[in-house]
This record gives sequence, structure tokens and C-alpha cells, in this order.
Amino acid sequence: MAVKVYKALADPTRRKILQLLRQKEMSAGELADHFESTKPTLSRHFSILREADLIQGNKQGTYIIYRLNVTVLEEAMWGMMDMFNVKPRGENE
Amino acid sequence: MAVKVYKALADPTRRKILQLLRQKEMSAGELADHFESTKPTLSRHFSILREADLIQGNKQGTYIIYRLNVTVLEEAMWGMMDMFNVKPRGENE
DNA sequence: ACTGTATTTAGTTATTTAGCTAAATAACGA
DNA sequence: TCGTTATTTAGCTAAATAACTAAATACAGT
Repeated sequence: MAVKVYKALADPTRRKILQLLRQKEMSAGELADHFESTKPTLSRHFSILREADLIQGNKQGTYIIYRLNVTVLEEAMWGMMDMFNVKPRGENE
Repeated sequence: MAVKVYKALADPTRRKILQLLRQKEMSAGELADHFESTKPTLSRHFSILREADLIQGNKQGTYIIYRLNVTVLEEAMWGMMDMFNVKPRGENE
């Protein structure tokens, strides 16, 4: 699992962004409306999530539509489970 | 999943500590031997892991034997999977 | 070309974090 | 009790992080 993913997940705002994007893709501003922080602050969070490859932005006119990289997130989670040798619920002897 | 767990996992040294303890319990010094950092530095990492309840120290004479709280780690992982709605490998439709 | 809207970049500040050395605490053996 | 060993606490510094405001960029519509 990429080192950057752990850092990305360490912040509650970024975790909430991921949860929001889990449901549907959203523009930067639409995402920002869910938080108290300013847009520049949110923008920085987006870039950290982008660097960890957890989200992806797509320019659509003047908007940037962000969507979750589901596969990357899932691989990251499984990788973390493997790393600590944790088995999924119900798969224990 | 407890907020402190994310912070605890964000540091590579602490992740390695958890991996070492997954294999067998170890004293603080024994753990410290696996790293370049000084013992006080490692001690601080232990306390962060203790606060997240991921490890537990047991005084044994002059030693402190640390062991992994397997259940807490597992619950944390599953909680994280749930939070992002990630299903275990092989359980996808 | 000009205006308005969406988003990011730059620059600053305050807080947190991880590292170090030196000192304190705790337990043991002589 | 004294000296030794194991570990933590205290105090400091440097680097990283998250927040803000103001300015820059990018694009659409007129």
C-alpha cells in the first residue's frame, strides 16, 4: 500500500471527502459546501487525495468533477489488511 | 474506528512496530533494536500506539513487554472497510 | 474583449509531529 | 544501600501540516 495513502487517510476532512465521493461524484465546490473550511483549504485536501491517487479530477467546463478511484481505495484497504494479517469478518477459524 | 487509530497508522515506524508485534510480543528495548531511532523516540511511538489502544505494555521486572491488541487492530480494519464500504476480496458480485 | 464563476496557487501563520539529549523513575542483584 | 539496566519524561529544535486571505488561472457567456 502506498505510503501516501496512510497520510491521506489520517485527516478527518479527507476521510469525509472520500465517503462523500463514495456515494456520487461531485464538483470541488459541491464538495466544499459540505465543510466549514474555505475552498482553498479544501483544494489542498483534494490535491493530497489526488497525490495518493485516491481521487481523480476531471475538468468539465469551469467545474472540476471529482470522483473516487474505487479500485485504488479497495486495493489500499486490502493491502492494509494483508500487511497486518487481518482476515475479513467471518473468515476466522 | 477511533480517530487516534488513523493517526497511529500514519507513521511508518509505528506501522512497523505493529508488524513486529504481530509475530511475537517483545520488550521495548527489543523492539527498539529494530530501528535506528533512539529509545526515547521509540518510547513516544509506543505511547501513541498505547493511546490508540493498538498495543499494551506489561511490566515484567525491569522490562516492559509489549503485545499487539489483535482484536482492536482487527476491529479497526473492519471499521475502516465498512466506513468506505469496501468488501473483502472475493466477495464482490 | 469583458465579466462572472470555479478552482487553484502563493504566501503567511499557528499547531502538531518526530527527532534528539539529558534527566528521572523503577526494578533488580551484590 | 549502591550500581546497573530498562524505560519513560522533560525540554528543545526542525520539519510537516492545516488553516487563512489575497491573487492568479481557466473557462463560459455576452
